[in-house]
Amino acid sequence: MKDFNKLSERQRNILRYMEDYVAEHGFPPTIRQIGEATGINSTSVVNYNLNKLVQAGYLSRSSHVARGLRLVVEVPGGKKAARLAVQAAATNFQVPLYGSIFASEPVPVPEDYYPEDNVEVTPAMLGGVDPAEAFALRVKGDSMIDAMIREGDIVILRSQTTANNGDMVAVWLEDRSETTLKYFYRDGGRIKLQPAHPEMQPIYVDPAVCSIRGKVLSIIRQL
Amino acid sequence: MKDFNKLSERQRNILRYMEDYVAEHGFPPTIRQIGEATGINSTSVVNYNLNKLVQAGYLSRSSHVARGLRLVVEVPGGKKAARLAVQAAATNFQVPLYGSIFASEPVPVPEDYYPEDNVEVTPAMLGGVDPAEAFALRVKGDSMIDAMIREGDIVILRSQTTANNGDMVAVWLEDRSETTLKYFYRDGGRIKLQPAHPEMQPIYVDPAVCSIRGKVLSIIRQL
DNA sequence: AGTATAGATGAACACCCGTTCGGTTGTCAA
DNA sequence: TTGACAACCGAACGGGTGTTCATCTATACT
Repeated sequence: MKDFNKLSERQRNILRYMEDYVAEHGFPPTIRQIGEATGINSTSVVNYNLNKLVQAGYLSRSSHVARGLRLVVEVPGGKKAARLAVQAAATNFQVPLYGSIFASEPVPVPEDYYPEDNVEVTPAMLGGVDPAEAFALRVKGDSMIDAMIREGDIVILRSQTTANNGDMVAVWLEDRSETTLKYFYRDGGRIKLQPAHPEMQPIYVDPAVCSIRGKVLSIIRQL
Repeated sequence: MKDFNKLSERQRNILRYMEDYVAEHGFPPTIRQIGEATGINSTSVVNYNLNKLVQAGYLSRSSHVARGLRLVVEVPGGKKAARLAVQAAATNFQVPLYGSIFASEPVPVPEDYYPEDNVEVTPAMLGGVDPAEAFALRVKGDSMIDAMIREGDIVILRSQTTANNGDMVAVWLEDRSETTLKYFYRDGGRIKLQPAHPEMQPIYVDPAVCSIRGKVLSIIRQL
């Protein structure tokens, strides 16, 4: 259960403005419009608070997209309900399943394959990421054990070729001809890939042979 | 009444794409996205046709505004109706979260505690179990590593005191004062508890000191 | 034939807009 | 005091995005 009162005054104002703006215009406002309407002078602060709201489950965002905002819950005190956006986001999403992920083969990515099935996920499992950017893979073999992932698990990813420190990423290591899921860190000129298992050692690779295929959003294991 | 057939093929495609895109993303597409989706190579042609559609009363535009488009009528053959029907059928369940599961403490079970939160799950994650019998626990500490479960994972369980061979169960071992998640097998007069990690050894316990608290239905890990 | 008009093309332009980064302030705990 | 952290600011960067323009083709009309 979301608690609207846990948010800061600014964040509540942002949500109300979002709802009003969408109701009036049919599309979301820009960061600068939000800042102007809520008395925030810097676009980075608006951005900062928007990310907080995503984290709290009130919004979802599409990165690098103009007006790439969606409300995912109804906002108390808003003038009208933005019906379409709320309905599209308040229920489950169907995420395309592009096949299986092996240690010994590259990751199937949406650009190269057709989906073979759909996986149903809740909005929380996408962490605010645009559903259109997400895809799913089934894990084959026990080679991902160091990532605490088992045969049969479903991995939900966001398709991307770069990553931030601390992200869990699916990478293809060209020199080893190996796909792996590990935590990503930049370490000087190299890349450190840290297994999720706390007792296992990280590996260090050259960025040139480490191609990122996606960021892991969540993992589902059904027994 | 507008006559949909008076429009050109391209213009009808634009309207259908508009509706699908808005339904999926919650905000309108850009001119270039429309062009790519409808096989128009030049942004100016999209612009041209959009103005035609405005003139015909199908759209309204906000000039010099990114994604400044709105549909003003419903489009025959759009996906909107189908999408809503699918979403309505695929409802989520709210499963109560009864707290955290430690290795060193008994499992919180619905009879003894009040839920502190709800977890949203898809029907598939309950595996056909009555939602009223399901509950959720948050994993604390890395003591469940032998079950391939990490700190922060959410475990969905069905409350029950017996189990079948092959079920993953949450058990309280009285003699060890320990809670654990393992695969359950009857082995003669004893109970065999097999860790999920394939390289770890099973333990054998006396049924008298092994109290089953629930059967694991699924596990969610959000990163 | 000559001409007007609708539709289309590709390129260029200029502003819009999300993102990032270095730095500041205030609060709270050690 | 010191350090860590959340919140905030201002500025700059670079790609996104609507707009405009010169040009071309095809059709219909005079």
